[in-house]
This record gives sequence, C-alpha cells and structure tokens, in this order.
Amino acid sequence: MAQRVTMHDVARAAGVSSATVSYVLSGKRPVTDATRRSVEGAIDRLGFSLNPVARSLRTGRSMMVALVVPDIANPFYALLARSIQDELRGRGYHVVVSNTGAERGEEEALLQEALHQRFAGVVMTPFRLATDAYEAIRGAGIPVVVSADTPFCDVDLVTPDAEGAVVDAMTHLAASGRRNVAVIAGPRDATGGDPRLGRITAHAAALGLQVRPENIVHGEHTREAGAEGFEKLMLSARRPEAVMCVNDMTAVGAMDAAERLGLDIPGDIALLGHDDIDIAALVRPRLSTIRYPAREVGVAAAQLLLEQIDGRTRPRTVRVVAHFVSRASS
Amino acid sequence: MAQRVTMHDVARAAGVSSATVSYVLSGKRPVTDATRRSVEGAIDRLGFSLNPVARSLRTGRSMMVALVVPDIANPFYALLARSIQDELRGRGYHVVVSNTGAERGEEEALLQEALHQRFAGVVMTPFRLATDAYEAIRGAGIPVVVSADTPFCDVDLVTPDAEGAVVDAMTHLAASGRRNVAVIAGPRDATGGDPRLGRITAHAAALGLQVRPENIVHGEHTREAGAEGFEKLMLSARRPEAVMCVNDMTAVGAMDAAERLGLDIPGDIALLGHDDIDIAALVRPRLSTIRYPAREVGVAAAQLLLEQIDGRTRPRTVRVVAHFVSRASS
DNA sequence: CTGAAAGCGCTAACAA
DNA sequence: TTGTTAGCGCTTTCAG
Repeated sequence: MAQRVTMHDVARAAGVSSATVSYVLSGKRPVTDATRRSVEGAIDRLGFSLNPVARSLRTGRSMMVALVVPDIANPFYALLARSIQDELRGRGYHVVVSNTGAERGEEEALLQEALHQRFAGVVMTPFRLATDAYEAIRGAGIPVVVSADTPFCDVDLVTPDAEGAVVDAMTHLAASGRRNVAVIAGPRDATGGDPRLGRITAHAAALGLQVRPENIVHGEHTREAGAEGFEKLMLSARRPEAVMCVNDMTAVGAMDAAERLGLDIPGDIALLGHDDIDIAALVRPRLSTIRYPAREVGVAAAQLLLEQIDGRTRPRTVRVVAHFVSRASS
Repeated sequence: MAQRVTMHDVARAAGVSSATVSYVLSGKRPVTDATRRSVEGAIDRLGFSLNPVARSLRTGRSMMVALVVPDIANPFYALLARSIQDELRGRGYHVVVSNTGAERGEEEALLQEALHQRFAGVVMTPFRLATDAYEAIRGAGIPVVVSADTPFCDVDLVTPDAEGAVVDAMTHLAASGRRNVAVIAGPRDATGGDPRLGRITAHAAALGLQVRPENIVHGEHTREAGAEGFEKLMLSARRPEAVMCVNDMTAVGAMDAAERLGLDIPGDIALLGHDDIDIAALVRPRLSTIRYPAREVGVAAAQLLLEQIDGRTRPRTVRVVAHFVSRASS
C-alpha cells in the first residue's frame, strides 16, 4: 500500500507517455487541456505522488536545505530555524538542522555533507571555519548563506548593523557613571576574532569608557562560559563597573555567577547582553541587551538563499539593524 | 570540481568492478584484503564519496529522519531536537525538522511528506492528528515514534509517567492551603483530549482539592494562550487559589497576565507549570513545575526509532518519569 | 571471491 | 503537441 504508483502507471492509466506526465507536473512544456485533465485525473485516481529521490538523482539537486548552527537548543538559533523553515516551506524546501557545537571539525564535516547530499542550499553560522572552506561547495554550485558578524569573502552574508546600538549602549553606561567596562567575549580562536568585542573596544575611548585588556575574557557562547567568565572578571584587581556579554545566554550565565557571589545587578555592576532572546526580558533584573532579531535574520537568510537558487550569482550582503534595548540590568 | 567521482571511476582506477567497490564499502560480501586495499586506495586518491541520493533511490530508503513538532522555537522542542540529533548522528542519520503549529492539516501533510520522501523514520508530537493516520506510513514500513501524553494504538510511544508527580504537586498545594484549583489546559479539540488535565482532575478530590468546571480553560500551548487563559480565570466569581498550566510557556504567559492585573504570585495565587524548560528557573518568582525532561524524551525516541530501523516490529512504549519541582511560585 | 547487468523513478534531449 | 530513450549512481541478484 506504499507509494508504489510511478509515473509509468499514471501514464498508462491516462493513455500517454511518462514524459507527458512529467511535463504536466512541471509545466515545462505546453500540454493540451485534454491530456492535462486526463493525466490529472489519473494522478489522483491512483493517488500518485512524485518520487523526490528519483527526481533528485536525475536533476542532481534535492529539495533539502541544510541549516548548520552551533546548537539548536539555543533560543536564538531555534527561532532562526523556525523563521527559515517558514520562509522556505512555501517553495517546497525541507530544512535539515545540524549542530556543530561551534567546533571547526563539525562545521567542515557538515558543509561537506551538504555537498555530498546535493542539498539545494546551506545556511550556516560558522564559528571556526576557515574562510576559504566554502570554495568546494560553491564550486559545486550549491548556494550558501552565512549568518555571521564577520565579513566573509564571496559568500552571501546576513550580518548585524550594530555600530549605532553599541554606541547607544555605551553612551548609556557612561551616563550612569560606569567607566570601567569589561567584556565577556566569544572564543579567542573564532574565525575573524570577535567583531562584537571589536565594536566595543573601537568605540570605548571616544565615549569616555575604558576597556582594560585584563577585563576581556573569552569563552564559548554558552551560559556556563558566561558564568565562568564573570567569575574570572570579578577576581580582577580593579573590578569593572559594567560587563558586556557576547550574547544573552552568556549574560544569563553571568547572572548565575553574580548570584553565587552575592553581587547585585545593576547595583554593584551593570550587565548587558546581546541578541534579545525571549529570556532576556524574563530574567530578573530584566536584561539590557543589543537586540539582533533572529526572526528577521532568518527571513533575510532564506531570501538570499532563494535568490541564489533562482540564479543570482553575485554575492550579496544584508545588514540587519540592531538596537539597544535598555532594561533593568544596566 | 563537484563530486563527479562515481563508483565506476573508483572501480576503473582500482581495476575491479563497481559491484566490488560497493561491497567493499558495505561489507556485505567478503572481499580479499588485496582488493580491499586497492579499492580503498582509489577511493581516497580520487576523493570519492558515495552518492546518498542514488543509494536511496536504489534501496528505497533515505538517511533522513523527520522530526515533526508544533514549534521548534519552543524550548522544549528545541531541546528534544537537539538530543534526537545527537543520538542519530552517530548512525549517519540527518534530521529534517518541520513545524505543524499544532494544526491537524499540517500534521497530516508532514506525515504524508515523510512517506513520499522515503524517510528512514519519523518522530512526531501530534496534537490533532487522527489516531489512525499512521496506517499509511506504517503500511509503507516507515518507522514512527510518537511523543505524546495520549496512548496511541500500535505505534511506538514515548510518554510521561507523571501520576506521582501530579500527586506530589497537588499535595503540596493542599498543604499550603490552596483548595480551589484552576487549570489552563491544552486545546479542547486535541486528539485524545488533554491527559495532563485528566490526571489533575482524577486526583483532585482524593487530595482534598476542587477543580470546578468553570475553572478549566483551554487554549494552545503558547505563552499568549496562557495569558489569555489566566485572565479568563481571574474573572471567575470564585477566584481560584492555584493555577496549574499545561506547560511552562503557558505558565509564563500566566505570569505576564498576573503582572498586568497586579496579582502577586504566589501571594494572591499559586502557579504551576509543566516540563521544566530552562526558563522555568529563570523567571521570577521561579516557577514550580512538573519536570518532563526533553533530553531524555529525545534519547528514548531516538532509541525506539533505531530499534525499529533495526527490525523490531512489535510496538513499544517508553515511560519517562516526571517529577514535581517545587520552586517559589507555589 | 568477483563481474555483468538489470533496474530504482524520474527528466530532458532528440525525434516525430 | 507528444513519444522514445538514455541515463543519474547505486545495489543486488545471478553467473562465473
């Protein structure tokens, strides 16, 4: 009772050739109304549906899109996944989600895999991948969209426009008298460094803030790493008056640590996150953060991917603007 | 420069037939050490890798597993996805995530799709699907695992063992003098009703609690529905002293509403969730909840799926035990 | 232990 | 406007 109905069966039932059935389905060739009706009749009489696997083998392209992220359990990526799926479903694409754990080996392997599988495209948030790792897959003509803070050469990119937001956040800190600012940044060995950290240090001086080298700690984008980083910072001889975190999950980790250490936020120290996942407004104190809307990022990524699938070849970059959201933690 | 290297090329390079290459790869037939070495040499000299699409066409089964959930942006399902992916990756399976929005039409369509795509299996959290909707796909021999509170006939099932936890939770309410208990339950038209609600009403009387019919409201498993449900309950002539929610997201919605209404939790009213997603311990007051560990559910589901793929045919049910977690909201 | 060959179900030339 | 046909790259009988 499985789908044992092939195009051949339909063709026979409709008294045409299987090619005609194919053309009725794809519309790639004019077909008489009569034959069309006859074929369509046979199709739903027999309950036929096209075998996507055979089709993929023949055309060399599947309807699968890979979404490669560090961790789908991270709310930012979960929401990103949701919005990409929503955008792509209409066009019949399925989304294969894979987790890299931000590990370079996994990032490479999953990109390879997308190539072998002849996926229709890849949306990826790389952390440690070499910037030239896209050569092979782009050489195979598989569309790639990268979501990252770092500029990548020759690849479609969705990236934040966050200069203004960072300036706002730091202006806000300065206004409340916080001068000595620390940063819980991303991993030291991330490809292209940590642009979020870069933006902060770039603007600090002009805004009257100081980011001492010893007040910069590195770690993964996780809650645990955030807690660890915060504790490290609190050992500093000159305790910072504010901590800016690479994302909201690390900021939550910092709050965990602050609680353990008996430090009050924002009394003893101001805390800022990045992304504005739902959790940011749910924790207490509510977390001030630089909002980078996952949903919009996903929409943009899906858009770029579809454009490539539809034939665009010149790489494009979409900047999603980030905003400072002031809440109780700063 | 794409993967234009086929088994034929490898065969020629190794001076054997493509059948032999296939057998070297699959190990389904004994092969001399000499030929094996020669083939393996050719394989990595040419950078060959097997085309999964051709393989799927031939065998009639792909290495894709469908994960069909209401909303991957819901932390419970995100974590479920993560753990399933972790379990399945080792065996080479990829996970295709789809969102149903808990809509029956989508649930049916996505199940169908898994059939057409010849997926290796399906893990599904159904809400409104008819219980006999699995016939077709099971008839096609595609393994299915359902994660649900409701018992489903003839399908592998991962389901909570929550009687004890519910009794604990309600005992706790009774002990703190809450007698009049309300429930924010799942949708009224869910397949098999709402077993979480069922468990509550089943135990209420024996524990000295009262769940009045007008204190049961229905809605989706979302934050918004939770807020709406809570507001409805607060209009009740006899305001309940405790509210039990079908999951943590609805409980968070209830907290949203409580704040708007100026009600104190747990002072004016106790609040309980269900699942224990990370957010439960992050909101204030921290949410008491009935912990149903998504990670374990995912592991069990993956296990069941693999067993089926490996040939088991008799349906199996795994019960994951739930526990009451007492926090500040009750 | 190895090879030859027949397809899996579809698409896209090429003919008619 | 339609049909014929040759594969896409693999697995798996059936012979050797």
